[in-house]
Amino acid sequence: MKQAIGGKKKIAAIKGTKDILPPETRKWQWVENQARELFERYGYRELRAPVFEATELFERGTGTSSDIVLKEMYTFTDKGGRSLTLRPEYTPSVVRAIIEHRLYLQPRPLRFYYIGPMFRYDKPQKGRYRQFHQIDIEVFGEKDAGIDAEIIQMAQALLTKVGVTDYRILINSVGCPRCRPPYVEKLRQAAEQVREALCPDCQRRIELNPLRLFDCKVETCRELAQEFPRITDYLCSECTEHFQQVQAYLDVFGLEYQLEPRLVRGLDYYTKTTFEFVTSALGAQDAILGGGRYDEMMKLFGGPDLCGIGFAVGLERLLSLVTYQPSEAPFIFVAYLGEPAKQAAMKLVATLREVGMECWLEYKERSLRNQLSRANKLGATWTLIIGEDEVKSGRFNLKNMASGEQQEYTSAELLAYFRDYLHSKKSPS
RNA sequence: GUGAGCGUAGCUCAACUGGUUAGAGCACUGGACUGUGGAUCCAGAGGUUGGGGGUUCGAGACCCCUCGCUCACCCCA
Repeated sequence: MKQAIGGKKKIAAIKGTKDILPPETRKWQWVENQARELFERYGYRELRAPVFEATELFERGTGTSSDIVLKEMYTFTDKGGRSLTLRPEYTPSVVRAIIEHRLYLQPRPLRFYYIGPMFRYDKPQKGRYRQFHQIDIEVFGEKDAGIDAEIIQMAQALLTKVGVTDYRILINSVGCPRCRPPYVEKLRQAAEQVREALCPDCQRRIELNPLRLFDCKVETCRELAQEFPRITDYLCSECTEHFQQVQAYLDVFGLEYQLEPRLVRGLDYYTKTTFEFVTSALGAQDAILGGGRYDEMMKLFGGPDLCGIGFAVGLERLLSLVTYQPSEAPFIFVAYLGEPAKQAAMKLVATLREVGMECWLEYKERSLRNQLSRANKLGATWTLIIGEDEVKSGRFNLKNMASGEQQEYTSAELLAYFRDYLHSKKSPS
């Protein structure tokens, strides 16, 4: 009724989603390629899972007490009456795929990576979107602390590769099903003692998630939290030993890191090692990369007793720290005059493209001056000029737009020239 | 979900304290200029001032609602 009167309704991208436009897409492609190249070197292979899954997968995997499942999932019913959810994170999908395809029968450890969109119904702000992108890596079947250190080292190598230096590495251990529950109870009791002095948020945390008590920003809470028991003092011997080994191996790599007992992370399934890379350049959403170990998840889904560890990089957050802007490939603008020249141009352009050159040909009739002006504006590296004379003689003028120099070539010579050019670009020296 | 700030052309911004037909720069298109680009000049196109309602003789401006954006809380990548 309302919109019928006004006519056109504006259709815009959904809240919290974004179009990624050229030339910004170049930067995305570049970072994604850097990641793929790096991960492959560590033996990781891409595993692509669907963007939506049965809702139950995340309820069981991510955990029903996590905020993600509690209030951030894009859940809908399809026409067959199934409850489906756009994935809010990737790990449960990988676990599902491993079990479904019996991938655990392959030689271990299994190493996978994936780059793609995730969905969370959150209120958007800087560095936080409803559709966002993650680079995700997972390792299954390696319980040695060496792998914990290795993936942190790999994460650091990725940041270095894309030129990001402003970050700190935080690590912690959240224990296992044996030692964490008793600790949480201790923590709860300690907090209960000073309940009245804590802020309302923290008072709620005592019941909801005591581990988050350490995360409060209120000064008095922070001071009180100093006196609370720390998980690292309550880890069982296995977890303690693992945590110490992780640190020792990180030292082997020469990595600098901070122990951060407050680092609990929001997913229910973490065990032992958790870590985060944080930056000071992003405002409130300062985590660019986060991960940890989840040794119980595979069992939870009825799979084998196979431990897991992994991390996710927030691409939007990472990209906002990447300053490198890849340059566009050099290309040829083809200018022609008259119908016979147009046809010769179309034919020549097809062959040049086959050789591997980027060529632009426009079909609107313009003067040569006008075409050169456009070539200049569009940033052409060369302009190839084809007029009546050139069609007759079979020799074309190739103009270098930077120097203004111009030289004649036959079409065979042109192809040879650009073949050489492409070859020399691929293997410089 | 809670709170704050902001919405004028594709972009960056004007428009006095509420007063005529909402302007400029950049960008875009065309022309001067039909065989040689970058400059200059001229012209054109582009807006329901996010949307709806109200106050007023009169609203881009004031009030209410709504939508969107931004930032923060919460949480996380």
